[in-house]
Amino acid sequence: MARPRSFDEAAVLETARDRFWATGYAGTKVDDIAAATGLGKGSLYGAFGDKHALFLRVFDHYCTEAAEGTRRQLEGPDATAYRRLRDHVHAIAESVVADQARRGCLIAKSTAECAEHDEAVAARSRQLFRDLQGHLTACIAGAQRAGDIAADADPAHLAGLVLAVLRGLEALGKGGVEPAGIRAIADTALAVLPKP
Amino acid sequence: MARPRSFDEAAVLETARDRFWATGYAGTKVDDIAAATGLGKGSLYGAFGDKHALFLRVFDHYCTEAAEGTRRQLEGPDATAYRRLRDHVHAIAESVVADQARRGCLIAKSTAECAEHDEAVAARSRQLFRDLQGHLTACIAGAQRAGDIAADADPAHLAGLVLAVLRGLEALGKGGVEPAGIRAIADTALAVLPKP
DNA sequence: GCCGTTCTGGACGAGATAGTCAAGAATGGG
DNA sequence: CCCATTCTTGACTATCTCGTCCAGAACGGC
Repeated sequence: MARPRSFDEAAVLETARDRFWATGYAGTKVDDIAAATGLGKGSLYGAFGDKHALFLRVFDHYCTEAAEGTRRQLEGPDATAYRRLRDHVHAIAESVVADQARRGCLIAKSTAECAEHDEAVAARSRQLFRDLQGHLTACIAGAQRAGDIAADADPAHLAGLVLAVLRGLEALGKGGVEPAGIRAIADTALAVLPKP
Repeated sequence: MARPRSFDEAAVLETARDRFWATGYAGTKVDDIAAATGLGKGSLYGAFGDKHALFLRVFDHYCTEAAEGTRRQLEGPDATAYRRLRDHVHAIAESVVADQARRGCLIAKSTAECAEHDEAVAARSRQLFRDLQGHLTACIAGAQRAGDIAADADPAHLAGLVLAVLRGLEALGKGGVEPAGIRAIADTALAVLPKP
């Protein structure tokens, strides 16, 4: 009936994400994205609207995946909750260390650049942080029930602390702190969590 | 002998800093800075070189002031070291909370946007983080000697942890976490530091 | 005063940049 | 096989943006 799309929307969004990730919102030209995806600008505008709408689409999807990935890593039975928490912290630290190109985290980059002026970005990141802290809180509460973390500590407070450390690791990694420093911080954060 | 400058260089740098702070490197137009400072572009280029040189000048100065301010807050006799550390952490948390406009920290914004592609920015931020951790380490070591923090903990590791939390507070504040959440994280971080 | 020197203000040019548009291409139904 | 419909391509416009340049202004030494 009508001419079908010749591109895979998900692949295009991924490529666009990489461009925004590499050069930020203001620094990324629509022509860059067109060139990287191989699409003409007409197709891009037709399928996603303008630059801002495309960015929000990319950002929202990235946030959703980040929350989902964290949930999967942290969810599970109480008996292994502490182990999951520890593995998650180490996984973040290793991902920071492994990021040779220092591209950092798209969320950190986008909120730093846009949250102040772009309410849509601010709202999405707020929601994400709520979700992340929620997953951490649930996992920590599980570890408390299993007797791996002191039961008298407020799990939400500990979760906030862990979240701040994880975000801090990202920031320090971007700032050039060496692998040993990053790993030491992750280990120290786990070590100071109150034991029963 | 020659016509003197009609502007105050420090004031112009401050105004330029505010522009970069508000809209980032790529998002700030040289014409914006010219308009904000009241200078013609000829004067700007004559005095500071191009946009990138001006940005580095601003960024370097901001980093220097940040390190200097931290040093002043943390330096002092062992007897009050823990109190200084506590006050510093609270001061950062309060500054994040007080930042209604959510402009965040210029260092976080600049490293997020530029460190990946701009070696000068990366190098300056690396140095800054080294300095900050150094000041924190010295203060924590003092608190250990005074018996306010467990002596068997590695002060550099604890300093790394505190630095990560402080950077994380910035990131979370930018991301819209509410004042109560920010303050709770600061308090929790202080609470988990090992007591003798 | 006059002059050489540096600073100022803004016009200017080359190239970039977001978004539009029209001509043509691909598709399935009739 | 033709048509209506949607998609594609890339030329095009209007506006920005960086950086340069130059005519004139402000200064102190002479």
